[in-house]
Amino acid sequence: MRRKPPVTAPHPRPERRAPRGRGRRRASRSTNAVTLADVAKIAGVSPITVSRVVNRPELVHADTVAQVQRVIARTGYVPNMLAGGLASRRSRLVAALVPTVVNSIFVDTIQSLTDTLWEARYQVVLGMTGYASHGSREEALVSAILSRRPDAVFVVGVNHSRDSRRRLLTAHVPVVEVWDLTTSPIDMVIGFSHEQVGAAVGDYLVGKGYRRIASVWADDERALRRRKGLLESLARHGLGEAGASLVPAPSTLRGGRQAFAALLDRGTDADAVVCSSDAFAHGVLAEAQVRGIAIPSRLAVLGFGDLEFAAETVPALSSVRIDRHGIGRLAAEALLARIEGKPAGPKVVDVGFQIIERETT
Amino acid sequence: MRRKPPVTAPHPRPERRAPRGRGRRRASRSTNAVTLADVAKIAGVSPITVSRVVNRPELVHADTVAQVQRVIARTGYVPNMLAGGLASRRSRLVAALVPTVVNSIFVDTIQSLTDTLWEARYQVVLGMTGYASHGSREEALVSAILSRRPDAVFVVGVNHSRDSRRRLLTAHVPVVEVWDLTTSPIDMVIGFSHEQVGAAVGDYLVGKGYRRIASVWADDERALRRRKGLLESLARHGLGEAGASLVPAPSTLRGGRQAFAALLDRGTDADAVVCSSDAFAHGVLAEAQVRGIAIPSRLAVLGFGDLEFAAETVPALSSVRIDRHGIGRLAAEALLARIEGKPAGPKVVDVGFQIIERETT
DNA sequence: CCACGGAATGATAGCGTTGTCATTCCGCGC
DNA sequence: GCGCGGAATGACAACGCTATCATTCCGTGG
Repeated sequence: MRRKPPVTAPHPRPERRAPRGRGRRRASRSTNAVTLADVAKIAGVSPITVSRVVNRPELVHADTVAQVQRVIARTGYVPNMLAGGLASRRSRLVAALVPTVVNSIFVDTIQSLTDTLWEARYQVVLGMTGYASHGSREEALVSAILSRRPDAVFVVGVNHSRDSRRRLLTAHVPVVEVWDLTTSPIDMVIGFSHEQVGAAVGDYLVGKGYRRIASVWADDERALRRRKGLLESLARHGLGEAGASLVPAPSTLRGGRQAFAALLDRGTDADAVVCSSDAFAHGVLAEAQVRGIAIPSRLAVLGFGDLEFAAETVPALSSVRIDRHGIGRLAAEALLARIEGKPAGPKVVDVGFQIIERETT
Repeated sequence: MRRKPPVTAPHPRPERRAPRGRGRRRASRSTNAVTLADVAKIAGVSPITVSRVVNRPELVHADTVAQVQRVIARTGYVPNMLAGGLASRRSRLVAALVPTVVNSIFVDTIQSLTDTLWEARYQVVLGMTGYASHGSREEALVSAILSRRPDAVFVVGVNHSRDSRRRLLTAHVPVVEVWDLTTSPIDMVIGFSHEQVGAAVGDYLVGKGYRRIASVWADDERALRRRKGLLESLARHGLGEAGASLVPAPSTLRGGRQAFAALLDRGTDADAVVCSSDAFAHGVLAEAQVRGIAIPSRLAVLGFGDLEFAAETVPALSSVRIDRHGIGRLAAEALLARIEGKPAGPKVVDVGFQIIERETT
């Protein structure tokens, strides 16, 4: 049972604190780190002036700037952004939530995001949510990351738990969802339609004369939507899927190779294999090579992502190109604009995609 | 004459104005976010009790905990770690500095680091320094990251600029350098000897009967030290390098393929190619396949890193295995121990390496 | 000469949390 | 009955910085 809180006579708060002279009973919590106040004292200016020299030097007289910077260099002062962020309500931190960075199609996007934000003096905290199929820790991560008070949030995908979505909404922070599209973004979305990719791939392969189309997919939600688009396209052409093999995300060469082997061992008669990633497709090429399956004459292979290596496999892999760097840059720019309170751009940006035909189709 | 009438509202104003009564001349800086004090008021306890419920619930009566947590859930309170970190001098942040995450051998290490730290309620801020050859921004990053007051720093490599090293030293923060060895770490080092790897690779290939050994290397400092070890080994066996091709980091399949093509076009007579990464080796395999060079009968290929795909290439790639996950986990554990002030473990940990023989050698 | 305005700088009061005692309550042993 | 110790809770003052005025100092035009 709950104890009664002791009622102590609250003494009225003094209007003004007595001169700070010495703490009566508290040990100082101070550390040995150089603070802005130290710099100010040495330079013979007020703390606020040092703050201005660091953050907005154009407001301070050039001589003062030089003088203060000399002291900063000499003392090795490093600003404390925890304190600065607390006071200014600007953490200069952007949170990025991605499923994974291992073997990942997202790293280029993150790289561009980071680079663009770095120019604007922002840093990125990366959160890896894991794939939903493995028990996503997205909710816990969203909480953890919001407690850092990021000035903006970047998140892969548009399907978040009710709770995550609510938290992001109530945080009153610019949010950009990427690598997908939706008509009802939390805030902004920059991506492309996975269904359209699937459909375009289906139309493309059927157009090239392939009729028995199998697939190798990761059990990732976006990948499965591409497959859905593919199946619908095939259906429109009066075709069905000539076998499929599902692999746990993330995508690896090994996974693709094993999945394709399984497909073959089940006796598939496919004349084309569509993969949910270039890594899978690369695995298919490897297994085909081992088994002496001629590509593309006996079997066409199509990847997704158009990663750097796609052009250099043997034979060169056809794939679906996504502007991965563009997504990162656009996301950074959109977030920065929102942070600065600039007029809002479009809520939804479709960056599209492009089928790159090489030697495997 | 810079008289400018405000055409647009210059600043977004506070959402709500607290009826704080005695505001003599200052506008309130309050926001609409729920604070610990709000929770305390609603729950009828003191702020410090709420703090304890969040951070050390074992100190608080179970009923009080339940009561406060109910209020937290209802109000959607999210702790402000900027404030918490400022007050407690614990940011619960670990900085990780890596050259890159693109096509990178480091991602598994980072993944393990992040996972292990996550368990202990720490988060990782990632800084990408770029490779030295591209004009490393390590110094700027070190400053930027230290201003976040991380509780620990993880950094790839042991050769830092004088300035970076000094800053890290004076920050009085646990530091672990990884992926390399040195006898004079900033604080701790967990890695392996690149020279030894090179030497072991040389001995291994010579032992297998190869005599004309060429190489494909990234112009990364650690890679070049492996090469140095290789050359020394060859010299001990009375051999020289049968050609080399240097490629800009980071390692990609394309880079390896082109480098090997260049080597061939220069008319190399190598019977083995040592690569500074599996990605390069994969590229060599691709080019060899195109040119009909039988592997390993006419040419042996050896990678480095033993990435996931190495076992699945055709033919399966021989490589040098590094315990990438182990380095990340060990680093996290060492840093956590140091943060908690536990007795210091060894300053230098050599995780070693292992040559994995597959089909290409 | 003087009000006026802009440039430069400063004083004050927080920002939201936690470290450091301090206090209250209660059970227990003598 | 009383002192003691531990459990539970609280008051207060930082932590290091910046937002928000306020002030000082000049040069200028009327």
